[in-house]
Amino acid sequence: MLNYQTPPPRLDPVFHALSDGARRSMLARLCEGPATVGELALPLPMSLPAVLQHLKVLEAGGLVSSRKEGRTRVCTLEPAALAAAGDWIGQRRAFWEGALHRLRAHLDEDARPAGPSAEEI
Amino acid sequence: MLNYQTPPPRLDPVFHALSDGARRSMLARLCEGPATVGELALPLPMSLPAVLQHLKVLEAGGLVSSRKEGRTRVCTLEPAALAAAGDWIGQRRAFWEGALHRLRAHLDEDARPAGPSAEEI
DNA sequence: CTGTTACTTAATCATATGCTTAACTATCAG
DNA sequence: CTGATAGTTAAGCATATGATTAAGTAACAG
Repeated sequence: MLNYQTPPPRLDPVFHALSDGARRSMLARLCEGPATVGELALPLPMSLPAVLQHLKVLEAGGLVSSRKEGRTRVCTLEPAALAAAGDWIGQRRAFWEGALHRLRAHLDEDARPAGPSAEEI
Repeated sequence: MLNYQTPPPRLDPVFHALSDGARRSMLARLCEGPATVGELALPLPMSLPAVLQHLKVLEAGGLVSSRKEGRTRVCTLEPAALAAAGDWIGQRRAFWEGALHRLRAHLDEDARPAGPSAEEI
């Protein structure tokens, strides 16, 4: 029986959450361990409500979970979503590395007009 | 006003480009080799101008480059940007896996108030 | 009970995104 | 030249994003 403890992560909201430097910096902080909202907000040059909105984006992407503890909210990294994003990129990377061979073979039988292509990899 | 020179490769536009399924599908297609705009648009349920806009987002992220050939535009994958995004995720992943050990050790003694040892970063 | 701390919600605003249709340009075939 | 092909630009529009300030709520401290 194949049951998912967590739903399969949609990549759109994961990559969207990663597309902002403030959110990536929050994630980097959470890699060191759980943190409260205030601790996440401390190094960021924006208001607390703005940080809350970023946190919601991170939670929507499944990258972070949080729970209330007294009057503070403790946020924790959820590695599965980050892993899913990394896996997608890793699969494409493997694929284009394979494609490099096909491209090289293709260039061998085709008079290339101008411009370098595969040498900088 | 401080004038920052170009920081390292900018991840915001890379992850932003990856945050849309249509764009990821274009990238997946380009992993198989170069393609024209029309070929990229063929499987996508949207108009050609919409595909052009997605292509611009991919180029802004440095994930794709393109050149005009006759009346067609040929698009090519630029693996460096994809690698930069994958590397960022990979580094966080390694860091988080290291943090797991620290968390486990932390839970074992449980009486530690605070204090991230800066030595292991 | 009162006040401070730590969020939380609401309202607002400017800009960005993602799509459309219509019109335009530049090859290439005949 | 004529017309088809492949792309490009422009304009418009609905929604999303990222930020703000102001006001509200829920612990805890005294």
